[in-house]
Amino acid sequence: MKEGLLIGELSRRVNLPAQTIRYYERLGLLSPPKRTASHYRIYSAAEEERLDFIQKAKRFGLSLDQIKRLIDLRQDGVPPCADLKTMVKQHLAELDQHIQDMLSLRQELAHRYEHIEAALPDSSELPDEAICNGKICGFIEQDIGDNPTST
Amino acid sequence: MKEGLLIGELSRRVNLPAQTIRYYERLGLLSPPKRTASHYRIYSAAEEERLDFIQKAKRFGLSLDQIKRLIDLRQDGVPPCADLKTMVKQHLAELDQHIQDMLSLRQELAHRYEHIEAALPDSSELPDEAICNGKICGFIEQDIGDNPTST
DNA sequence: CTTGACCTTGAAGCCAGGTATAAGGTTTAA
DNA sequence: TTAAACCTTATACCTGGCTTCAAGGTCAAG
Repeated sequence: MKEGLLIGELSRRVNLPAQTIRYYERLGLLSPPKRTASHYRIYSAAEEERLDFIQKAKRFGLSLDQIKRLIDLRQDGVPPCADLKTMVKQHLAELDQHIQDMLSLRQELAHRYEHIEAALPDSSELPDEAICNGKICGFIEQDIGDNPTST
Repeated sequence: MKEGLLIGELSRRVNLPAQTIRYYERLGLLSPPKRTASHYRIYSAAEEERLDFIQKAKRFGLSLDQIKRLIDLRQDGVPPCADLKTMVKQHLAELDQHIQDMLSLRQELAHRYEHIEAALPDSSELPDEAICNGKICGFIEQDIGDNPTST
């Protein structure tokens, strides 16, 4: 009797829905597994490790596509560590950029919020027309001078 | 002769593709405009202002759905400033959470990057099997103790 | 022999905010 | 009169990473 896991059992072990495992297989992240006579997928420890690898790689912020590239390299006998390094470095740079963008958006939004807060301290109180100024909402229509997002 | 813009002209003025303007109309962000005898949309200054409003509201980080809510309120005669205040406050909180998440991800990723950098200073140099350790990539498989993402 | 828990496939749906394509009607200038 | 440059509609497609659905085959227990 072959020792091997059916997809449901593997699913429980790696804590991923069986559908997701099949999806990864379709994407080429897992090789097509052996099958029983009735076409059930049979998995071994190797596939479990592979799925652990994928989950850990996701924690690096890598996309499934990037992860596939690492796996494919390894499949070809090339240790993918150097590529991983490049990917992580690039991802780090993107992350930094992203964080900068969010910080400056936050800055602007906080500024705008203070502006609203100053004119309308009590949320339950409706603003008068002087504030709304006949527009949909004066707070949005009126520009607050400093606009760092010039792009 | 009616003074009014065709969609292409409006598109140029507000710097949005005509498709997007129609899309916004479908979403209910713009009321169905008047039409020429040949069913061309005719716009007036009001619609141009509305589109400006939408673009500015997007700069507050509001979703099209939220923007629609503001517009609908206003349509019903309710000044939406108080709701805007609530939305902005909520958005600010989400943004802060998001930034925190990114910062801790960045932290972890930078840590992992240093780890790779230490073992593999030169990207062009392939790691030996001691580092790869028979796995796809040792850097990913091996856990680095501090894992702040416990969720 | 039937019920229920497993497994199979392929296709469609979801999120948001659009973008693109197809197939056609209108207007205007040369 | 015909070609360019507009406009119309409906429908499908895009991103990423799944999730859900439909319709059916397999297997062990009772």
